[in-house]
Amino acid sequence: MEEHKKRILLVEDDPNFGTVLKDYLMMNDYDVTHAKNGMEGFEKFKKDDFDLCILDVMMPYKDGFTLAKEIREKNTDVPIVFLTAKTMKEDVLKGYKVGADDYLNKPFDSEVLLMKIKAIIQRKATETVSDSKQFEFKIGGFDLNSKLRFLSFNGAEPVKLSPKENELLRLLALHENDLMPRELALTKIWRDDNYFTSRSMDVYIAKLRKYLKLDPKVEILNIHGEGFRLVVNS
Amino acid sequence: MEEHKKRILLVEDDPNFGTVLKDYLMMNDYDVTHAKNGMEGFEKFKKDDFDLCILDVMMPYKDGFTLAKEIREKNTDVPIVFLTAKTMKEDVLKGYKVGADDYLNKPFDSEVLLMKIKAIIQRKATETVSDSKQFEFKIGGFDLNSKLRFLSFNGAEPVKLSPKENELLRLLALHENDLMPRELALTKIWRDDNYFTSRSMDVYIAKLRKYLKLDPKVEILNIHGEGFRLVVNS
DNA sequence: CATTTTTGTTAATGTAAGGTTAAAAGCTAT
DNA sequence: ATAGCTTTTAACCTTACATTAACAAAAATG
Repeated sequence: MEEHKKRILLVEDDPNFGTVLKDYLMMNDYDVTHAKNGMEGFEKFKKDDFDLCILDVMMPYKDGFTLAKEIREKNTDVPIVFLTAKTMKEDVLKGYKVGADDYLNKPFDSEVLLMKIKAIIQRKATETVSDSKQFEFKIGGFDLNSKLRFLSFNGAEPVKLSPKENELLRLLALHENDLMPRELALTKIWRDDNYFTSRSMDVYIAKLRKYLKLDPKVEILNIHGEGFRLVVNS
Repeated sequence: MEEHKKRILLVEDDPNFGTVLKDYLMMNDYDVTHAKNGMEGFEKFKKDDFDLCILDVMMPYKDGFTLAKEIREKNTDVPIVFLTAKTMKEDVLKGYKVGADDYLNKPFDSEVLLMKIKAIIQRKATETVSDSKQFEFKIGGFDLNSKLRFLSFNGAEPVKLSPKENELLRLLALHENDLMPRELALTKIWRDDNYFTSRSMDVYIAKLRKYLKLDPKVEILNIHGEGFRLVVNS
């Protein structure tokens, strides 16, 4: 699991403070883009993918909250941290309404800032794993939503999957292009491994193949005596 | 605004891990009650008011999910966070069914834990204080005011909903386009989960569908064996 | 090549879950 | 107590699902 440098968008109008903060963050191994006002910040945001946005609240022309709202319209996930003057408690509530992840009071301890940044990025990483992404798979032209149990092809009207269809396809997708052993599906889905459950599984493989026929690039291959392989041809 | 220390119920059977976690939380200014198993956890829960419950999923005798259900029958609001082993992905769905607020994978970054706790308690606080959002919903052409139990279509004369109709529709709206698990409605609204309450719920689904028929874009879909989904088609 | 084993596929069956309506039972305020 | 509601229970029907059976085809075995 190699990681790219985390990208931070810093929007701060005070040139002294902004530059110092940028340098400090870069010294700590972040890839920082510094925008000098809300307008510029939004432009830069649209051009790139960031792991975190740090927005000063008080800025001329476009304040941090307004900017945050615009950012949220484009991206509901990216963590946003506000920089705010001490004791501006009204700001805190307002910030949470536009989906702030945290607050930093100016002036702040630079160590604290680093800790928080690390924590926020980390949190987002674990959240996204445990949240929806878990249940959504792309299989060639198909989208499988295994929480809602539906399968759609190229955005068309989705087909509903039965629980077993769903779990089996999900398991195949988790092993895409790789062997998904019969035994695995039987123990995980059927919780029993005998002649009948095995035949039942074959029936479900047939059902899945029927659904997947819409995309000629996608197929379920059998590996005799071993299991199945969901392949997506390019 | 004087605040009391936030109270956390921690239910964790591993004495080492539990003690460490408890101490860590206490160092961070939470008032922590540590229960060593599900039974004890439920006893302590009944005795006190907590701001947050942290439940280990894997425990002997009574697992975290069972405990969560019991807790939900007493209290529909208290935030619940599950502790789960990293690779137990199946658990995630199960947890959401009983109304989990979040997940933490063991082992986890203690900073992350603190952030999440803070965020969850904060979220709950702002929700309960000010937000009209959780009582007013737009559902296609409908407006639901779940405080007044009014449902109106395109600004027309509103229909008065019964308490159960109202709560059920509200719960569906909170999960708009997403799965609203049967179990969640039963534990949150009926506070019991058996054959009859389940049938009762189906009756209410039928009633709601009748109301919602006015707008062909709005429908309640069933996900067999899982729950319902309020969808608004565009 | 003949035979056995595994897999592909379709259809039939039985069961469980959900849809719907109506009657019975509970409430609540008068 | 009773009128007017809400909620539960019951009944009956439809749909969804999983399993099993049956037979065909493919792959392995010897």
